[in-house]
Amino acid sequence: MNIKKANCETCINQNCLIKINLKSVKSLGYLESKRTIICRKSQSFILEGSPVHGLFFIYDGKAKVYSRGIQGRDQIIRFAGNGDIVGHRGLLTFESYRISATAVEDTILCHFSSEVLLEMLHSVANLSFDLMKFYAEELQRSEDKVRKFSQMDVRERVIDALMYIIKKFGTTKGFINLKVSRREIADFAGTTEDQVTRVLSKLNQEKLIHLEKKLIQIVNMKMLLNEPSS
DNA sequence: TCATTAATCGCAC
DNA sequence: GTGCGATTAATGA
Repeated sequence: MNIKKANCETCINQNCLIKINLKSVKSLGYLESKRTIICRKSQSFILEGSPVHGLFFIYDGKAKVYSRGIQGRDQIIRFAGNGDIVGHRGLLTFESYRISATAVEDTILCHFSSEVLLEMLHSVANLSFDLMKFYAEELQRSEDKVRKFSQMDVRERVIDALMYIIKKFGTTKGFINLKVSRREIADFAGTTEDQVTRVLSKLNQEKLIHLEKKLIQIVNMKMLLNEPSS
């Protein structure tokens, strides 16, 4: 983790909107305005309620985006990995952030101020289009989530949460590439850590997954996929 | 090593 | 099936 400035030229995140539009962004000189921020594990880089100050891209690492709920329960909105955008909701409203974002492992972030980013959107049409597409996808996911919360039971929501994390971060030898706590799964699936513990140990008994320390190994993906009606 | 936090279990409702 | 407290395991300062 000895990178002074995240370099877009050598960046391997092909899904990053800046990387995709690098030619235009670079030729207009916007890369000069990019800042690199290093965020250690469990440090927050966006605080709910603080004024919007720009947009983040994950260069290398993982983060969770969540909002404070009632009784100290958080609602995890999404996880973000390499190339993902964080803080986009605040961009066009210019109010304060409605979410917090915290690194779940040591993370390198690229940051653009709102002013610079809005200028970029005005001058690089493709970037605007890509961002619009991204907003649409997020809205779709958000709508799906509402449906899932009302129609799925706890077990299904926990499995769905695992599937989401796997889709986002993948697996290594079956192990999910994210050290996620029961609490975090609960906050994502809208339940309690007790429930998550119960569901996971049940799945463990049923040999659909394998629990090793804090890591979760998927044993029978086929059976898992058969369950939630997503 | 000690202190704090997370995970699990048992029990009550 | 769900929530709470106690016990145990794991983490990090």
